Amino acid sequence: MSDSVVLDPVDLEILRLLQNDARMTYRELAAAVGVAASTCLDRVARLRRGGVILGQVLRVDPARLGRPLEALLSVQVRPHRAELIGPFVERVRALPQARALFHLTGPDDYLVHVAVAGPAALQRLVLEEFTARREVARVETRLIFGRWECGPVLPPAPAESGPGPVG
Amino acid sequence: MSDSVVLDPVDLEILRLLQNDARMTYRELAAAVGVAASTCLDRVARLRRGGVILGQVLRVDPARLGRPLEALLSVQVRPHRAELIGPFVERVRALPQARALFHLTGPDDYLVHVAVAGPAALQRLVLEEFTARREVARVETRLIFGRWECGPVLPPAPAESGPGPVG
DNA sequence: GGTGAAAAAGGGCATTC
DNA sequence: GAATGCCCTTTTTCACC
Repeated sequence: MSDSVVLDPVDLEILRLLQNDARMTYRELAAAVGVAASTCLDRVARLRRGGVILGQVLRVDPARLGRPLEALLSVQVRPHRAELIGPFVERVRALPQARALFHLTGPDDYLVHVAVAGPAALQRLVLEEFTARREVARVETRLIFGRWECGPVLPPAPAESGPGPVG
Repeated sequence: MSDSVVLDPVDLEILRLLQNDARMTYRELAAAVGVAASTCLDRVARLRRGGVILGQVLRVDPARLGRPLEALLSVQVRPHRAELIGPFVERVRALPQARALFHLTGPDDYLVHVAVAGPAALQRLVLEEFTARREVARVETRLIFGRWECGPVLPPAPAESGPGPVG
């Protein structure tokens, strides 16, 4: 977890490719990037050690798991104090319906991304797990029509005018 | 891509484990789940074919890539017509700062999750890529204090009273 | 269980500061 | 001349049948 990880164009290209498909072999990676496979291995190991690569996870389709309806819940927690929001966060994270949780600035303290079986399940989730709790002052529910996870965070082209300081 | 994928507790446990760490070997997976490694292989292949498993991606730390500040932008696109929102969505997805994009019900049409280098970069992004566009009627920016991606979407325990219909 | 392939591990060579 | 990065080779492990 050294905090002085400097990234060159090769690192960026490796990250970009692996973000799209982490199952690529080092051979394929090497061919695409233009270095030796062992070099790719070294680079990836270094990025792992440096904390740039946090892990490798499975992308699963919630609809195929019986949760085709997704929504965002804006939640006000009042009073907004540490001893209340700690348990709140833990409780939300433990919900199987929860996909993501954001602590935000602004009038709504939290935004919760959930996936449920349908409208009835959504209603039940909101009523039983959120508004029923004393520290939850307000919940606003918005349905998700469509969602795009644009993983990159990286410039699509490896380096043209330079992506700026990334060390 | 058959749409009749029925999941049993073994499938759910496999998915749950691989969602936390997709680098697990089939041996480790088999030991954890309590079945043969070849069975795990078959199950995972079936889940891939069935579209339950969409892929395997790298989790990267945006802060280590020079984008330590994250925010959510609520965007109103007016008029909210298909010929305007198509290009808008494509444009947003092409931004290297964009991490996710949601199309929502409610007064705000889109929610964009972005990661930037700092407040100045955020201001520049909002002004140049959003409010400068004619179809963007309003942008509301909220900073992200903290974020938890609770990947699961699955019950934490494999099966106690039954996770309900998930086929 | 067996086979072929991929991932680690180790060492040599070049380049740089 | 010490260090770093790249590449090749070997060993080990894993995926797949």
